[in-house]
Amino acid sequence: MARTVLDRSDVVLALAGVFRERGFEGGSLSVIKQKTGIGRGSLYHFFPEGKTDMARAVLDQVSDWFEEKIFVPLRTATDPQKAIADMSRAVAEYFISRQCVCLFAAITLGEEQETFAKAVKSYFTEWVEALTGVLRLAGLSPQEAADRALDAVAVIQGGLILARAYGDDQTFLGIVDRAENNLLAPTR
Amino acid sequence: MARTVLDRSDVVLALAGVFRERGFEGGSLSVIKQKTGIGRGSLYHFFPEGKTDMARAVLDQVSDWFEEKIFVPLRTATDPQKAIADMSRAVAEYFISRQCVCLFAAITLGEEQETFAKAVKSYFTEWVEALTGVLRLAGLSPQEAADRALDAVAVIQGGLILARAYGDDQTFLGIVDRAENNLLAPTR
DNA sequence: GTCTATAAAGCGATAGAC
DNA sequence: GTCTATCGCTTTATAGAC
Repeated sequence: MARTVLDRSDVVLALAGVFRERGFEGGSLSVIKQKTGIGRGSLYHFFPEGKTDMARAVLDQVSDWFEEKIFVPLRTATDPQKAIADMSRAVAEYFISRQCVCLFAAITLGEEQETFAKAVKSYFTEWVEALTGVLRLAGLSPQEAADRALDAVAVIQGGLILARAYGDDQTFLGIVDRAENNLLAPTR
Repeated sequence: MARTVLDRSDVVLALAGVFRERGFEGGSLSVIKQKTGIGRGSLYHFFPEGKTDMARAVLDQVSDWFEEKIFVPLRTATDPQKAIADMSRAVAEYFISRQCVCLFAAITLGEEQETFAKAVKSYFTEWVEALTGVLRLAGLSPQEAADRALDAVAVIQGGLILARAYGDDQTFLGIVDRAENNLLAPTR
């Protein structure tokens, strides 16, 4: 019989897929087993503290991805226009290829919200602050930059909800496009 | 011993509170009992089909509220500026007083998403279309009206996520305020 | 590192007394 | 209309073989 030997990041990736599809609470060990073939033994080997540990690992992996692909590029940008275009493209591609689910948003609902409150807050704070920085570099006032950054992150998150509700990625892509344009639009 | 005799809408209201706090799946019968005092007997008297029935009743009640307080006023508006101001105020008050949770958005995550896909889609469609109508009344082009309406609903939904993430209603109120201003802002 | 068997607790749902 | 007791099932978690 074929046995697959996994490493931890494979397991985390598989868990993320299940949690996106079924939610953190709906992603039970039997569903995980069924959808990924990963059994209880492996799960508790990699995550000795159980399900909370699994959720933490998944959120950490998402957080690392955004740090590297979105936040750092924004913080080190020299061309605001390009930085914002890059962010929009990367974010759109990320969520479209991941069922239009943001796991950080997902965990603000349900039982474990308090457990991950700090991680959730930093995820959104980092994003908004990095984006604010780019807008200030582009010459916007601190207040205007902060407001536009917050609105952009909000409309992206709301766009994910509407994409799931409509069952239509195109809706989300349109929202991201317009958000991109609004970020550097001339002040009225 | 005191016995409370409930009517159905009281129970639905209590259920909505629990589901907002704990999610649909986290709101188990024992949690409901513990938080509301409503026992299994009453629950299955009002909702013979069980938990799915409870979720449906809660979503129906939310839907009715929005229909009456938000969608109908938008559809019958004659003064766009006032209609949009009224909507913003009503929506802000609604969500602030309900833990910044939109149950229609919440149910797009988790196991029961397919069961309620149709209801979710109409909730958002009705909202966006009613708002689009007001914007066209205000003289915007069909495309511009539809885009702005969609963006406004999205930014409100995303604002709820950020409000929960930040643990701060003020963030949400700012987002709603700016959304209101953007809706009727002059075309650039 | 992965497996299976199993424990202990919790789940939704039902039945029947009041 | 509400209660409690209970059923059958699933859940997370553990133990021990391989």
